[in-house]
Amino acid sequence: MFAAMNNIEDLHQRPIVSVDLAIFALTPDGLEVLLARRGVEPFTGHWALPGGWIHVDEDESLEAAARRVLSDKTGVAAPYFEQVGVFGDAARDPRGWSLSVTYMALIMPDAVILQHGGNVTDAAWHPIAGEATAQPLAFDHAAILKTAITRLRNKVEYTTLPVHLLPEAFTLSELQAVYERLLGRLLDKSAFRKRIAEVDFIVPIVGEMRRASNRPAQLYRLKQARSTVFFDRTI
Amino acid sequence: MFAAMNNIEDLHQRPIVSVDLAIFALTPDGLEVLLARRGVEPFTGHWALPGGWIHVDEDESLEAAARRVLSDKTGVAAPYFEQVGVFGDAARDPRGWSLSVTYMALIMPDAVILQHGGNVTDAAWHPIAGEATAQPLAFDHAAILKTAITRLRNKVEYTTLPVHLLPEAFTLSELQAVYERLLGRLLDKSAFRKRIAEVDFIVPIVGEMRRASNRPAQLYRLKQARSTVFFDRTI
DNA sequence: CGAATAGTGTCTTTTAGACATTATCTT
DNA sequence: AAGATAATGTCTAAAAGACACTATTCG
Repeated sequence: MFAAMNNIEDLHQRPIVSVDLAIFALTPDGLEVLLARRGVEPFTGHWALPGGWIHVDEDESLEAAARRVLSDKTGVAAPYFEQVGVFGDAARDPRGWSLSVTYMALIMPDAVILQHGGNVTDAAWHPIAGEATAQPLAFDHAAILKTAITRLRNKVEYTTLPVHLLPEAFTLSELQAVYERLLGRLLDKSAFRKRIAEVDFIVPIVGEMRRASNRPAQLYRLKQARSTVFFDRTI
Repeated sequence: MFAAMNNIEDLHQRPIVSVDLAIFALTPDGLEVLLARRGVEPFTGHWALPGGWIHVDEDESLEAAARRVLSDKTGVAAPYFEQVGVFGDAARDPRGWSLSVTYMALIMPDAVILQHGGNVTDAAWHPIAGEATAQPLAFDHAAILKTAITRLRNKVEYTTLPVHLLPEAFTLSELQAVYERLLGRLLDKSAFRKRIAEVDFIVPIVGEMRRASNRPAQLYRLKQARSTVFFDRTI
């Protein structure tokens, strides 16, 4: 039935396609990314973004493939998830013309149980200094990671995305602290709360307070799970 | 050398990968997208985003492949170019698990010489009503186009991207008109010019004016070709 | 009560929006 | 001069930012 079509396609070899993840978490040391140490060629021993092949017979969609990879590597199911882009050229992988479809995930580091095995000999959180990690990365993963970090940092400025680095229940002060750590600058409490109230994406959990040796703080949760809201901007 | 690796990959069939383009232009009738009518199965006779396969032996990179497709279909070389994303799942193409790497291009409609041949029997500009075209599109191209249109419309709000829909030399009134047509609302001249002056991405072409039967208008050009600047926004 | 952080209010400065005015060309 | 659009200025209303103040808990 598709004979006419197939011979057109047969003229051109298909590229290799992998799904790779930039998994971010905020630890006491700052923003960190989860990396896997490669146990096979090429780039054996190098750190790399965790990833895998698309399983044509198993994965429903690209995002499903990415979620499978995330679950395989971290044991975590449903954090914030966003496509960063596709990176592809003739030279990035010595095995041939290849594509990396890259997703970014934000998670709570506590929830993660790191999984080894497969092509990976080791997995660990790596601190991000500026827009990179201390170690050189396999393939073009340093450039991909840089793109993901830039996207993340930009979105902190104009969306509610940082909320996904917090547990389900959080206080406004905790949320402000996340913004401040990602932005690298202090924010005014009053102005911050006005801005958050405006976009109306969180609700107080009535009766639930964060208690310490001072005035207790109201706990909040997201209105819709996994939603990200954009702040106002104009032309 | 890569034996251990290759047998891992061999377990999984590679998906089909195409590069598709959402090519936009602003005509007297409004925002339009360039579509190609398919001459082969599947979806013969349907309109689709112009696209092609990656030529592993010829294309240096994804963007190079996209630029080749653009040049093949329009004869135009270097307009504004941006990756929209990857769309991939098991069901979007009856020939099998497939990926569409989609780019968005902005061009001047005058410069284009539409090319036929190949899998395409016809190519034409189609007006965009809301977030879609009047005709149903092949594959999941309606959803892809919707994503591209949304991206374009959003970027009009907070970037200087609309400048790429104008010729090299343009007046401030012409630039404002492009914004107004894309946004669907009128802007205040004074406020618009303040905003444009702030981001400082265009320069007057000294001595060059647009003449009509009224006061002549200063012509401007981009400071750096193809640059897009973001307006201020804050957390 | 003191220490500590939560939460709100006030004032000032800056910015945005509406609108008016002036400028410069053609016919 | 009339008509048209370019370009800039002015005034007001709204928003942002700095900072102070009040509130509530623990020890």
